[in-house]
This record gives sequence, structure tokens and C-alpha cells, in this order.
Amino acid sequence: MAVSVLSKKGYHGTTMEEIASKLLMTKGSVYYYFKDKQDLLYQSQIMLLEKSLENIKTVQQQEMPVNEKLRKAVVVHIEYLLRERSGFEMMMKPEHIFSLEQLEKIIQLRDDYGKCYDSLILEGVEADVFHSVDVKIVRNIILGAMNWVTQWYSDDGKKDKREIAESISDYLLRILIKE
Amino acid sequence: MAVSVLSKKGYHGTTMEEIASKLLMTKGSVYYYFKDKQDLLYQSQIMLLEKSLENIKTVQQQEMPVNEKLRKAVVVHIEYLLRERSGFEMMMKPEHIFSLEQLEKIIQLRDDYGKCYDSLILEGVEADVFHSVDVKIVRNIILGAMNWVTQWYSDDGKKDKREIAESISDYLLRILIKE
Amino acid sequence: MAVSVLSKKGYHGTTMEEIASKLLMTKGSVYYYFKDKQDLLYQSQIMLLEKSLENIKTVQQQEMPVNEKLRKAVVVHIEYLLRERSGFEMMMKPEHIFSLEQLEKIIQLRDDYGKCYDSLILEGVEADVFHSVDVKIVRNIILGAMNWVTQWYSDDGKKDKREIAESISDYLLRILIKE
Amino acid sequence: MAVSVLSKKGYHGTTMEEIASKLLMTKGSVYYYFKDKQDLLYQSQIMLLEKSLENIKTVQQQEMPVNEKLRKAVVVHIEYLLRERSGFEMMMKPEHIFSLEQLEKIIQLRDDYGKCYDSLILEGVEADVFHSVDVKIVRNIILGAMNWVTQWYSDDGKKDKREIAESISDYLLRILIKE
DNA sequence: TATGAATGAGTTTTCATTCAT
DNA sequence: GATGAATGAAAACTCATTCAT
Repeated sequence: MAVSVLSKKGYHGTTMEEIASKLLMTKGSVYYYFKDKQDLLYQSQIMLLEKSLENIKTVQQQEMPVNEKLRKAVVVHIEYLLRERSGFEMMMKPEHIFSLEQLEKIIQLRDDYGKCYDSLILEGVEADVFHSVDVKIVRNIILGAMNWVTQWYSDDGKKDKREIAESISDYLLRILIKE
Repeated sequence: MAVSVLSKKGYHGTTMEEIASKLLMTKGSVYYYFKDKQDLLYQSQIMLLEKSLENIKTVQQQEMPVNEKLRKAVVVHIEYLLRERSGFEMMMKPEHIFSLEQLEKIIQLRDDYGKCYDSLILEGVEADVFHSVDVKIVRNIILGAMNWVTQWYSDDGKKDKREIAESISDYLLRILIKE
Repeated sequence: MAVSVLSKKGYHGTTMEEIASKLLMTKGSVYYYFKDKQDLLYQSQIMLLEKSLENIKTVQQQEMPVNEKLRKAVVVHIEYLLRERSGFEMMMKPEHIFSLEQLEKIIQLRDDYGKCYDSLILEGVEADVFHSVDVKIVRNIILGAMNWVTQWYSDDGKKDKREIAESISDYLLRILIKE
Repeated sequence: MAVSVLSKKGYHGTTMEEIASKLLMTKGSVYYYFKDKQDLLYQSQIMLLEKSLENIKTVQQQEMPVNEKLRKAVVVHIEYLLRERSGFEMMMKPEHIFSLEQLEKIIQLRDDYGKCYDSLILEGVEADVFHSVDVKIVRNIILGAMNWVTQWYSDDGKKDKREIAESISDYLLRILIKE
């Protein structure tokens, strides 16, 4: 995947040649499929965000207590993130790369994703399972803790990806859960 | 400060000319003080990390209950981070930019910083104020949640920096604190 | 040829722009074919040295008395040198320009070339046509006298290239030839 | 001496900083004594050439057979050259560095130096000690063979500087001497 | 005299992008 | 559809030179 390459060294740090070779294409071919470098990144980001949204929506629709849902959402996010690693790291500070129009769509998707967590939290509060909290702040604590995983997780630790994901998820729920 | 400039568009996205003009210098002058672009970033990172370490060490030495110390450490970190913003954003994935030797020092400082949180957590566990937890994971949840702030905090929200910092700090302590 | 340009003002004195325009290319194109300026010089030197070696080997294999062979070798060298002029002038003191690895190959080729003269001299000594001499010193007198030509030869003298070459060759043989 | 530094990497390859540090001065001070880089080189070249001229004139005035004089001139040149090494290597192709006026003086001195060899040769021819030869060519064979020494002489060989110089001198005289 | 900080003009190098084949 | 040669605009970097102290 192109994103994987892009995000290792950042947008400007990755050359089209590197991307092309990672995609097993030649530089010329990449330009057949993508308008330009920016477009390549844009398409990749959209895919990533849409898949993430899909992931969390699937979780939301499952029949289970809200704390279980949030728990699962966190686990799924971390697992997906460690798989697609690179793409997520790119997500930081995209302001200077994209056009306004592109940015709008990306921010929209990011917001949508954030909102999913918000509604899980609110659902829990209403069900009296969660404490009443500042939703925006708690949502961002959750997002931050999850996304930070790429900075420290390494395959050769004691715990595997799923275990890490579940641990994090458990600890984060302590912020919310009553009793 | 140079870092502030660097991190807005990322290392590769920022030109030496931009950095120079931000520092009210000419490109030539910047090269008089720094060997090259990499060196500029390196020196800045070192300063940032050393200042952070100093910050947390100051907190550690204060006479107060351990939960208060951790609370304060988080607040101080977030406040410093929102002030120096940019530098921190650069801290992600520095592997591709630095030389092995430089990386070693940076990783050392990062580790030292992480260890400070570890010892605060352990101190709390031993004082029976905190639950017994997987220190590495909880430390990283805290770091992730704190560092993520740069991604979403904006001056024009309802809460100011200190309030945000204290909120986050409170929520994070819920993961650890008994009772 | 790139070398011709390079050697007029020396390696550092010639800009890539000048080289490119001499090659009827753009600066960018030059970088498509050569890794960097150093590489450009290196490739050129190798070509030059390999062609010189080829030249002398051809002479060595011809059926003729050894004094004639040496005579011819000198003539061929000077003629080639006056044609490729520039490249040879660059050959002096390449130590500071090339990498160790590159230098090794260049020195190897230079040595090989020198050895060809040595064996012609020895052949003559054994055939009792030449005086017994310090081969290393005589070889270097020959090389020095030949390569110096670029420093003084000018097209508008009385003698043309071939005549000069033959004169030099005759005089040099006096050092060696018996009777 | 400044020249020594200059000639190791060539005019353009040597920075004023390197020259300054070799002269145990700071960059600023060098500019107190020399107008600019070019001037520095020019002064050095002049000194070198004037000293060489002085050397050969001293030899010319000595009372000894002409073949001995030429022999001695060659020895003195090589010895001086191996001592001041660097300066001589700079002497090649100075056209692009100097101003017309400077060039004129340098070429004048070079010519004067060449002429000294010419007159030694002619003196020998008239004394019937030397064969009648093309003076220009033989002079240049001598100069070439002598100046090439810097390209191959290394302190750790079997022969020391004087022995090398005498050997070369002997061999070169074979080109000229009758019987 | 001596210094070292500052500069800008020039040089090397990189790389997204184009385009003929 | 695919390629790789070619390009130019922009970026990193160098260094002779100046100048305030």
C-alpha cells in the first residue's frame, strides 16, 4: 500500500520513486493512476478513514452492552492501526499538504469518526454505565492513547497486539465506567 | 525558536530559508551555527527533551502526595507542550531523520522521561494510592493522551490551556487511583 | 565528453551547469546518468584509463622490435592525450576527490598502465637492445615527459601533434637504447 | 606556507578557512595581508618561481662543465620541488584563476625559467658536449620528467630524494650527451 | 592588528512531473 | 497502459568576503 511508504518518512520525505517501487510500479505508471503526489496521499487517507469508520460502525451495531462496545471499538482501532501503521502516522497535521476542498472531506471523516466515540460515550452515560464526563476531552484521551501505540509498540515485546489492545481498552474504560 | 517553524510543516516540508527568516537570520547565518538541517533539528529536540526532563524532575522533588505529583506532571507537560507545540509534533518518528548516534541520545532522553512517569506510578502503587497496573502500558496511555493534545486543542474553545490540562490530568488519574 | 569540460578549470572550478551545457544536456539530466559530480569524474577517469590501457596493449601485441614498440607506445599515448587533453590533466592528485574505493580502482588502472611500460623496458633489456636501467625511474621519466605535453603544446607551432610525439619518442629512446 | 595548502586540493578545492588555519591565522587576518584568495595564490606563485629562477641562476654561474651544470640544475629543481611540493602542483593551468596582468608576470617568469634550460642546452651544443637537438622539445622533456616526480615519489621508497634526483638527472643527460 | 559573526551569491543536489515511444 | 529519459524549479549547502568590535 502506498500509504505505508508515505508515512514512514512523511509526505515530503518520501519520493515518488520510493512509492512507485513499493507499489511494484514505475514512476510513470503511478501518474497514470493518480493525478499527482497529493492526490495519491489524499486517496489513501480517504480509504483509511472510510475503513476506520466502517470498522467502528460495525461495532456500534452489534448487540452488546455499551461498555463492551467501547471496549471493542478501542481494540479494533488499535489492531487496524498496527496493521496499517504508516497511514495513521501520516494523519497528523495534514493542513499544509491538502487543498481546502480535500481538507474539508478529510476533516469531515475525522469528525465523523470522533463522533462515533462521542456517541458511544453518551450512550454509556445515558445508560448510567459511564460517569458523566466532558465528552470532547475523554474522546481525545481515548484517541490519543490509541494512536500513540504506533510510537512504542514493537512486535518483540511480551504481549501481542491483541493483548496490548485489550489492556489499553481496559485501562481507558476505568475513566468512564461506574463502580 | 527554530523548532516551532520546523514542526508546522514537518522536517522535509520546511525550507532552511523559512527557518532562517523565522529566526530573523539569513540562510548563511543558520549554517554558521548549525552544521546542517538535521543538526538544527537535533539540537532543538535535545533542548526540548532536556527541558521536559527538568520540568518533571522539579515536580518529582516537590513535597506532596504522589497522586498530586502525577497530576502536576501531566499539567506541566501539557502546558509546556502547548507552548512549544511544534517541537513536540516533530518528535514522532524521528528514526529516518537522525543518525544512529544522534538517535541514541534522543531515545535515551525519551526513555529517561518515560521512566519518570514509571517511577511516579510505582511510587503510587507502593504507597497503596494507585492500583497495581502494567506500568509500561499505563505510562504510554498517559503520554499518548497528553501528546495528542496538539492535534485537537485550539485557543478558541471554552476551556483555556490550564483547564484542559487539569481535566485531562483528572481523567487519567482515574485509571490509577484507588477508591 | 564531460572530462574535457571538467579539466579545463579543474574539478572544483567547473560547475555542473557548465558540464551539462557542454554535454548538451540539462543539469537534471546529468544527474539522471551520474550519481553526483564525483561520480561523473570517476566514470570519465575510468574510461580514459581503460582506453589508454587498451591502446598500449594493442601496441604490445604487434610484431615489431621492442624499441619500435616503445616508440609507438609513446606516440600513441601523446596523440591520445592531446586529443582528450583535459581528462589527463585531471588525473593529477585525485586523492582528495575520490572515495577510497574509487581511488583503489583508479590506482589499479594507473599501475597497470605503468606496468605496461615496465615490461616493454624489461623486454628491451632482455633482448639486449636497451641498457639495464632503474625501471621505475625510467618509466616515470617517460610518463612525465609525455604527460607534460599538455602544458606546453599548442596547435600553432611549427610541428604538428604527430611530429611532436615522434620527436619526444626519439629523444626518450636515447635514454634506453644501446649503441 | 599557504601554497602548500592551496595545492593539495587545488585552488577552488581549498577554502580560506583551511588556508588560514594552516597559516595559524584566522580567516579575518588572512584578509589583512592579502587582498583576496587570488592574490594569495599569486604572491605565492611569484615567490616560488622567483626562488626557482634564483636557484638555477646560481647553478649557471658556477664554474663547471656544462653537462655538470645541467645535471646540477635538475637535481636542485627536484629537491626544491619535493620540498615545496604543493606549490608546484598548483602551477598547472593557472589561466582561469589569474587576471591577465597577473598571468603575464607568471608566464614571464615561467618562460625565464625555461630559457635557463634552453641556454644550458645550447651552451652544451656549442661546446660540442651535447648533440644538436630541438631545444624546445628537449627542454620540455626535462621539465616534464622533473615535475612528474611529485606524482610518484614517496618518502618510503628505497632511494632518498637526492638519489632519485641524481638518477633522473643522469638518465636525462643521456638524451643530450655525446659519446 | 586581529577576530569571528554575518552574508549573499553561487553551487550542488533533489524530485515531482511530463512526454515521446 | 507502461516506461524511463529528460526537465526545471526549488531546496540544501558552501564559501569568499565584509565589517563591527
